Amino acid sequence: MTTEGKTKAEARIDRYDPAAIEKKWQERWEADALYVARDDDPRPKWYALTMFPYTSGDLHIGHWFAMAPSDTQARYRRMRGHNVMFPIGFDAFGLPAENAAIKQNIHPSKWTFDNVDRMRGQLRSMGASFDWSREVNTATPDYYRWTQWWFLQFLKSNLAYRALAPAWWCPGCQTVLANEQVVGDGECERCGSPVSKKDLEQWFFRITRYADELLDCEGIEWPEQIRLMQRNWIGRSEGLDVGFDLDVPGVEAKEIRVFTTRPDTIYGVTFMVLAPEHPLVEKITTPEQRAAVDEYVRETRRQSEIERLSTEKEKSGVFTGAYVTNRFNGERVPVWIADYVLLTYGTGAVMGVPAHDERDFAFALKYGLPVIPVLARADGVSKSFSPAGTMKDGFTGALTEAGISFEEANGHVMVTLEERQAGVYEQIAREHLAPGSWTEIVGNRWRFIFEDGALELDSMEADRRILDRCKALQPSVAKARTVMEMLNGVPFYRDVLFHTDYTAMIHSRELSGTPGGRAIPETIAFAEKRGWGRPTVTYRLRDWLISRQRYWGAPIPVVYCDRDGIVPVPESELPVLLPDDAEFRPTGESPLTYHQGFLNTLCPTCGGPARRETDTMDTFICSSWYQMRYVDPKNPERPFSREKAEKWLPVDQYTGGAEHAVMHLLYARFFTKAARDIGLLDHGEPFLRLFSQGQILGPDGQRMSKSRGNVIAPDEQVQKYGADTVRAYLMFLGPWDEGGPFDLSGISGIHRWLNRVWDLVQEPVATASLPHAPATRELRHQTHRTIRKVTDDIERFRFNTMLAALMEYTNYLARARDAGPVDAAAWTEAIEKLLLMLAPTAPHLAEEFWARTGRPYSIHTQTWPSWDPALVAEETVTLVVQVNGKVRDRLTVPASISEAEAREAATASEKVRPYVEGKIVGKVIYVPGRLVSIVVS
RNA sequence: GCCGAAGUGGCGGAAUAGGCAGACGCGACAGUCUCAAAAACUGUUGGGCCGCAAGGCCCGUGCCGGUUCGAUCCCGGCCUUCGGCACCA
Repeated sequence: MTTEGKTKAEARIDRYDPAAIEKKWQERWEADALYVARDDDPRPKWYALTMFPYTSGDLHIGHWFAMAPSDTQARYRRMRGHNVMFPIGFDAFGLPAENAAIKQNIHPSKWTFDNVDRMRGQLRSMGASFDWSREVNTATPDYYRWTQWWFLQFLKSNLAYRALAPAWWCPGCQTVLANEQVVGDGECERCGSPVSKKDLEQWFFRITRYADELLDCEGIEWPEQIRLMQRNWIGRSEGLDVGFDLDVPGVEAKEIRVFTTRPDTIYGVTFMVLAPEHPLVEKITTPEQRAAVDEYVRETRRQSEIERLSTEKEKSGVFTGAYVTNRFNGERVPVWIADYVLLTYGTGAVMGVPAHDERDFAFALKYGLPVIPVLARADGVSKSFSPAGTMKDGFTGALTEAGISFEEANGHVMVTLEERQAGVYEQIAREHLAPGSWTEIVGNRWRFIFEDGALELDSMEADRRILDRCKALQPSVAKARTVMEMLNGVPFYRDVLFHTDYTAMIHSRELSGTPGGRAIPETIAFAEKRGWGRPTVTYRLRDWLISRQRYWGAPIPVVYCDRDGIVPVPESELPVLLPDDAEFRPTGESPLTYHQGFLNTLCPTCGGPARRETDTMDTFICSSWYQMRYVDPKNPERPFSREKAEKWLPVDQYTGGAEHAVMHLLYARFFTKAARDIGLLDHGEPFLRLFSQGQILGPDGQRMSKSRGNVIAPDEQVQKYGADTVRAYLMFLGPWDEGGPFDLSGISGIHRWLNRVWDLVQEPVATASLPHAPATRELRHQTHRTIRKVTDDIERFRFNTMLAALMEYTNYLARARDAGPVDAAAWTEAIEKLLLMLAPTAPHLAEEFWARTGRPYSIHTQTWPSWDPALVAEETVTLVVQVNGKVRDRLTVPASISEAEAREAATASEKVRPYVEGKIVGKVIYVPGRLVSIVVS
């Protein structure tokens, strides 16, 4: 053994030296333009795309984690006979460049392009099959000229418009802040001042025009959870848009419109809530309420939306002093403002129906607003609680006689009623009421039973009447502001006071009795017939605010002229260049607003003096169409030629981080649909297949970022182990869609494995001609089953199990070699298939061996291996025998075993017998080729 | 908080049309080689118990409950972690 080991070591041609072979092959591939996708290649096209990196500085391990598997897939597609285009570029505009500019006193352009130079080198070291001839960079005038061109097309198509929108404003720095720059409890990250939202005129893209189409993911193969996230993001709801009469002297508006998905509850409206920023708030607020309202609006402007919408936070609001009238029942209800209502959703106003909405219920209890139930309970249950002394003697006896069950504790009587018992109960209760007391039935019915009759809680007026009478009778409820507040003090009632079920309407005038299934459509029809409202679809999705008060972005190509207003810059004058000499004030205010040469221009229409728009575009716009530019990256006339777009688009396989599941992917889909409607494309979806990989985190389990100081760079590992090892290790870590904390400790395992492959391929092997030996059949079986497994896994992006299968295969080959002479032909096949299967993952190593074993350059232009099903088939299977679900034996049986034989073999098992003997055998379950399960008792 | 995911040995993970839990790798331990170390190679490695041994038994996939002959997988309820929440990209 010892001497043999030495012989092997000596026989080794040389050691695995990744640094040497990787550089050599990268240069060769580059020189041969091996990965340049040709437009005239007759093979079927395959457009593989990995999300282009943001130019943040150094490439970190997360970039490799995203790109290496994408490259493996692209290489696999190439070997499957496709003309693969796998382009790369840089997402180069954005906030960090400006932060660097201020902090390090370096121009954003220099910072960005220096980063690009470094990243390009790091990307090349990966040995990915990128087509560098198509590189794009969104911050170059060649590119952003077309980003501006898109803006002009959107403007022409009425997909771009201007409106007021809030932005974070730091009063200390006198500047707009990004969400990211607001830290702690709403403070400016730079100066610490408390910040608040300020309204600015800004540009929007009308993405909501495509809301319904974006909901439809027909024809694209995307993961279900991504589609679901997009669906929830768009948030389509059907409902009623309905007016409430407003009559405030001096206010022009005569109604306030609300959107509701629950029109069936409209008779239960007891208040209305406006978003604090609703334009009517200012107008309808009464002088007495002015101060409180103003203060509340100010406070709301300091909050983020996440804070505002938190359902955990206690609801708050302020009364405006104004009232509106519900057209359905004439009820006059107060108008409040509350931060949980957003101006951007629906009409920015909601009707408060506390009896059938949890949030409204809490709001009503807090502020003493009445609660009027207008829907029956699904279970028909009502409750009645009669405190000790409320009822005369004989009450419980009468209940028993009537067959009504009850509980009694300390003299209190608690009754839970089915619907059919309610009438009888009311009769009994009334007859037994002690002088000066009352009782009530609540839940499905809402009856307040007094000595002289019963009152129904069916209106705000009834709420007051009932409450007044109760207070007169019982001083302990004097503090209650509403009937519901009084009832809420009885723990026995807690579970029947409100519900959100879709049930029959009550207390709803002519609509009372409408069953749950028809309540919503009938209420809508009722409103529509009278001209009070109309059926409406509302989306959570909002139009895309694209204005950024920043320097490092594509300038929005419009000018403002005193005579002609908003004038688009003519296409022939694009690009509107960013001035190189902009001054970066430490305040961070957009330098464009100070740059006279940029700011002052002439109106394209009248030639008179005009001002340029100084806002730039959201960088998500740059990344919404880059996949189109790759097909024709150098076109000086158009963003891309029609011919090339039709040749290459849409992207066949897109891969990228799960953090982009909603926004980027939704914006890109919107762009493609708009491009189609403008007449630039024939298709409406940019990415046919999507795979969303997980995010690689720092060793501490947090997102890698420079500020956290947990960034792991791949360079050192690449130097130590080579790119092939780093690539394979990242793919071996776990399922690609999961991500997780990054830990380097296992990388040596991959390196050891590649070293074993190195030895396996190069060391001499004792061969013979043994075509019929069982070992030869086994060798070929292993080869072919591995091909099938690796092919399946690579198709499904299961790279971790693909690598495990390859490791098992190499372990097997080493054992087969050591076991004695192997069949020459089968061994040659094994090594050849092994190299082909390794090529997409370890491209340099595979290429090196392909050459060393005298095979023709390049392995990356070879055909992916196929498997022979006859060789894959197993000859024997393990049959599991269970007794009462516990494994008692495992039998090796021929794969062709019949059911009868399997049952026979199972019952005959020595190990099974003790568990079956003396017991009654019930059913015996047989799963073909897998198990026999015997049930005994 | 809301939306989407994930919780399995010391660690990364494998196994889901409901059917052998822990593939593959790391680490650890033991050994070979070496003056020694590194590297490399070989073996063992979920926990507990019985047995000299061959071997056998019980428990075990975040927590609680359910369905089933059988649950990591399906259902109900929790807990924790991660991603997104519209100006980070």
